[in-house]
Amino acid sequence: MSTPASTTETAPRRRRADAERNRARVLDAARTLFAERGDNVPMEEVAREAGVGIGTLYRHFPTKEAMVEAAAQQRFGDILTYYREVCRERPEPLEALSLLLTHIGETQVRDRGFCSVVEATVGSGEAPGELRAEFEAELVDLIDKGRADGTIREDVEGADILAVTCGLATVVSRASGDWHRFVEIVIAGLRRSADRR
Amino acid sequence: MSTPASTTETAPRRRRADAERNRARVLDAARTLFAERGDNVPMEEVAREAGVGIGTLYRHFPTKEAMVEAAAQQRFGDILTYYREVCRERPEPLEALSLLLTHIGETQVRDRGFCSVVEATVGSGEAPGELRAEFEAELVDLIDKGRADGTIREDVEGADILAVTCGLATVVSRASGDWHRFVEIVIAGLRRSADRR
DNA sequence: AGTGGAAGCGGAATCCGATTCCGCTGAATA
DNA sequence: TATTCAGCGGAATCGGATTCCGCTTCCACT
Repeated sequence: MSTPASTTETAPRRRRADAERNRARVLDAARTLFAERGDNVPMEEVAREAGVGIGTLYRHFPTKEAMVEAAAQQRFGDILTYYREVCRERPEPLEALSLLLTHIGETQVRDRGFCSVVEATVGSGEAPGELRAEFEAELVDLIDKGRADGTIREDVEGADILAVTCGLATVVSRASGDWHRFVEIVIAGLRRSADRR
Repeated sequence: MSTPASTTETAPRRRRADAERNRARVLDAARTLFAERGDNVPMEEVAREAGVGIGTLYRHFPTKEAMVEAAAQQRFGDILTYYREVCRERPEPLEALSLLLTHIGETQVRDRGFCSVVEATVGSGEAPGELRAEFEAELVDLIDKGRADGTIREDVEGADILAVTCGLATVVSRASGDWHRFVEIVIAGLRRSADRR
């Protein structure tokens, strides 16, 4: 038993320098291509764009899906940052949510790969990347806050907003009409109003 | 020069009886399989289930996509019928819409292929099948009626509801939480309320 | 009832993209 | 500098959609 860090940790073995560099190149190429054309870009093209062989892609990512997800991961980070800097402190939770959803929509417009990931991932019980998990936690907090102060319907849950995010991705990437309207409708629907049905 | 009807008309030539029968078998198999498992069923399996060769599938449908769409076409018909029999005469347009969306959601739960078609088709300017076109027309009417009698926000358009339908398909097929909630939120959001933001 | 020939048919062949495999290369280290 | 194994490239494999083509069967016309 000579593995000392076996408690919970994965061995922190250092990677070779060139491998690190290649991984970065691949991720770079993936971000660009997937953002533009969604996930229907052949692996071979990603490899060419990154200047590596196909085998190298699979050394760094187990499947194409994992690669698409990794490429989109940064977006969750960006959104989280935006949320913390711009939305979180707003006094009105619903307004914060509106800003957030709008920002997500804008991100989705710019990054089709991100759309794919959101559509494929949300709700299909997976281990979300760290950033996604953080994001989801913030969302839950926000909803709780809104329910607590009475501006958001009390039957809404964090998961519902994830569902909305997912639907938004579909709406955005199918470019059907104005996705801003979709956001407006949802926000209005979330507001607790006097007239219940 | 023995083709008399060459003027402008397409010859309305009758299909061979066996071809007709095979087409029906294929459509039948397609309906069953796609409804259960969405569009990720190999063509070969459809052929086997229908008891025909692969070539026959392609004699009747130009691509798999067309086949999936054809298989789902009936659903649009069913929904249209439901709408006309149950919803259209309701005095409250929003209530009619609520019933309709709920029915659509239920259809989507039962038929994953239908989900695929809705997600893939809505909004990506295609020539909708006749039934889809009719359905969309009814939807526009309903919205107009609701806007006219003041129960629906006046900035909403038929296309928005299609977008919602599309989002609903995503929500339903990803099974994230309760899709009924999604419908409720949207309906609430569509209601014209005193407090505008 | 027989026959010509086009409509249909089956399924092997082809194409395309993801994933796997494996022998070679060169970075890291003694 | 020698050793070695992490990484690499890209050919091979695999799965699934679509095409192709020679064979079969229906049916319109004798």
